[in-house]
Amino acid sequence: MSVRVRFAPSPTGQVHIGNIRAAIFNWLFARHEGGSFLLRIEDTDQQRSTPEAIATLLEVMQWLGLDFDEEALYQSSQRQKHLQAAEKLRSLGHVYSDGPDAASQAMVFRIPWQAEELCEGIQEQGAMRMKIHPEQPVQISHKGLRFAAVSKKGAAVPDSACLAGFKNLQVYDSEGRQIFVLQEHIEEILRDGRQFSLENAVELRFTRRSISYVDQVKGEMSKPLDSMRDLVIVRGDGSPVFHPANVVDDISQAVTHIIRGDDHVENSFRHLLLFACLGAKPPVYAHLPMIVNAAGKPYSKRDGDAFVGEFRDKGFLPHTLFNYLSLLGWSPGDDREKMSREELVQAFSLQRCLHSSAQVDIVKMGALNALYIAEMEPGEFVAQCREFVQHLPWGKELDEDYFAKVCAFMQSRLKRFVDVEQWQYFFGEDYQRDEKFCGKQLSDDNTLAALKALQEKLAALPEFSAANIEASIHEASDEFNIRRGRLNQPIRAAVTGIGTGAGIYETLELLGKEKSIARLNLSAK
RNA sequence: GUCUCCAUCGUCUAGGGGUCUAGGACACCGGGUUUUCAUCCCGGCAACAGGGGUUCGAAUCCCCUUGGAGAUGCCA
Repeated sequence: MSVRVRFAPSPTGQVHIGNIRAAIFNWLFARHEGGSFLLRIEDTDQQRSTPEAIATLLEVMQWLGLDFDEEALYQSSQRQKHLQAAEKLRSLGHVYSDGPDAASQAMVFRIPWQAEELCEGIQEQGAMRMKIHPEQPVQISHKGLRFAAVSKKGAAVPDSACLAGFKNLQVYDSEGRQIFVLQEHIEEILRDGRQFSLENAVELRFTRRSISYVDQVKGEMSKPLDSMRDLVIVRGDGSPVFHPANVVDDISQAVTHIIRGDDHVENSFRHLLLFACLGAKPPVYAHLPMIVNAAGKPYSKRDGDAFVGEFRDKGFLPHTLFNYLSLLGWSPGDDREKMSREELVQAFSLQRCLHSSAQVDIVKMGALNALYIAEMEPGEFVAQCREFVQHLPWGKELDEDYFAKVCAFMQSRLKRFVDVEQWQYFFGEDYQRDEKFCGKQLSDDNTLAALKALQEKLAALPEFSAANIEASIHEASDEFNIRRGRLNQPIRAAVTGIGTGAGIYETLELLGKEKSIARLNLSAK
């Protein structure tokens, strides 16, 4: 059977960086395997899932080149299926009702008592003895166990777990007497809803069962059933929750591999049970490590740089983001970093994904971006710069030829398109100056005198060309006993106000005689 | 608290018992590219979290400790 993976975001208006990373890995895997990459829009939250939010999502995917196969599935359209699945589970005896009052009863999926008969990957782990606190009676019913665990300090901490976690349960009291044997009552508990409340219980003895599966990136994963709880699948108001919706849609879309963030591992254990109880073959799971921000913390909305749109607005190229993100938590195994889409597809494998979380380094991403910017077609580069300059006060009306020349000078020096704002000195007198840099460069009297002399030489130039400008600068340097080249940064400070830019001779030529001289004058005073 | 997972330079990573005095990249610091900015090139700084095992031999396997993350919702 061919591979089918899906990207299943909730459209919330912004596309989270962690989500899109998962999308990229799914896409890479699908393309590598020659399978299908499906899109499922989990739009059941009607508050946030606006048409605008969905449009943003689709636009971001297109921007990144994440083309999907088949038609996008809108989860809200599947509601009846989700409910039908819940009813099916009820008819098979896997569901009970629970809730504060008769009017709002939720449907709760009971982790099946006969787990090993229904679901692959259930194993007995041997005998367990669990100390519990006698302060609270142990309550046993078809809804599971309620008891008080004992904290390190000896205090009672209320806990609960699913019934299926306690195969062969025997409860002992403080005198060491066996006061309850689950095997003797399991029928009446499950069938008749009988409940037990046991006082003075201090120990639970049972056979631990665990559920396990082989994760394609993390390897063998396992969780004891006694650490799991039954889960609500339909709310008291009749709406299905995430779990059945997700599983049912994965069955509908015949998804073979689920590649998602680490934060879903616990859900996967539960979902495995749901797949099994619905009679479906479970998919293969792969959990990706999370990506974290520069502070090493998980990305949250308020950190900034949490959304794809922010990277685009800063002037990162789509392929930079694609390439960089694909290298977070994965590597091709050799020294390649700058990789084309084709190379990434070719090299990708889940087995080479890492197990630990990765921190985004915006500086390194900038370096990668610079590489991609440097190899852009000049025309395309100019157009892109034009777009970013458009929003700036000085960027509305520009001489196109002049702008193109500036672009040509600056292409190899640009890391992000937002940085075009630093080109302001080419277009007017109202530019930002790096005072610290300028102060340092323009403090020496001899240097200032040389700049003054340079003005006259430049003014006398018949042709204001880079070559002539260079010659004049050399003359001025020689006259004032300044090593050739040492005058360049002071000139740059006077004329551009910042320490980095294009070649200074070319910059002056482009700026023109009048402006160049005027700026030297201003600073030389 | 409990459960699950994770741990190599500041960061992203290579590394599947010997070829590791641990390689690459970004950042940083020097130097070079007929004396500037950038590119490019060369060089430098810098890591196996700690402790026990297993083994002739451990960054690699096991255990413990510590640290981190996630989960413990009628959120998704």
